[in-house]
Amino acid sequence: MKYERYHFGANLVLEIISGKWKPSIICSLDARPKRYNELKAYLQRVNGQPIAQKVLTEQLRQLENDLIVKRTDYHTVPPKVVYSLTDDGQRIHDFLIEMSRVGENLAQHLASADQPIAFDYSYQQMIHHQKGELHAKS
Amino acid sequence: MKYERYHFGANLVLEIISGKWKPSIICSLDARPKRYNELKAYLQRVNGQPIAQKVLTEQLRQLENDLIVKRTDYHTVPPKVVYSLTDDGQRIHDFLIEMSRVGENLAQHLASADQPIAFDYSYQQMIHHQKGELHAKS
DNA sequence: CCGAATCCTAAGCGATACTG
DNA sequence: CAGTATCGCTTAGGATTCGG
Repeated sequence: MKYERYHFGANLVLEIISGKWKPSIICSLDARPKRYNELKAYLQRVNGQPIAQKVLTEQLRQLENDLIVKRTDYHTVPPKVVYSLTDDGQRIHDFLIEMSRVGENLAQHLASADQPIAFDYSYQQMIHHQKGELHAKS
Repeated sequence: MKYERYHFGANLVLEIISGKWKPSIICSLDARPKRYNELKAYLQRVNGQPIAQKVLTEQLRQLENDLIVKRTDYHTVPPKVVYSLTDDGQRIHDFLIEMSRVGENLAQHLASADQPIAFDYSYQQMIHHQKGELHAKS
């Protein structure tokens, strides 16, 4: 990516986190680092929709270039690659939690004028789970 | 727009503000409400790039549906239409300021590993100008 | 196990022309 | 002045196939 000039800092943040799966990726790596296929399966579970391998790789590469995600390749056979959050990635994650709080407030108004809006994970849950992995619904 | 289910509240916020000009529109209407062509000219000035009429109308309609922007039509000839922020729009604007602070911090790291990144308006300026319109660079 | 390469579709954005 | 209507380009995302 080529960074040059922005009207606001907000535009830089948006450029970095805009991508269908990026917010979910960042939040998935918060609890603990994950291997590639582990992350892929996790994303599918929490979002109820499969992510194409090409897309996951693309978005991980971009997040890596933007210093949000760190890629660790163990160079073994068979391969083992682990993805984790950088310090900036952790800050973006914290910001996404705050963003979720704003979103849930907006949803109340939008829902009253339209239809109920459901969130799988509230920002309260996100805060609560910051130090512990979510349990899979077995 | 059809709201249904989201993984996080963050995804709702992103859906609402994602659009090339939406963040700029929201920030432009903060200082004071603006008429259509006034807003159009303002956006072109601060972003150094013209916005297509079709696109501006589209994004304004969407922001109106999402309860971010209020459209006031005076039904006169010639027409006079004024756009302003709703309460939720104001909250989103405040959030964009916070987002700019985060972005400017990220930029320091990205710039050191890449190239310098310039912001036309810092979040400090945004705060300072919340109660007063920006001066045009004459 | 973790990808790369290719092809395809839908949507965002923009240019242009026209209108009450 | 504040829009609509139409068309074309570009890009993000996804399905599929192949490789170290």
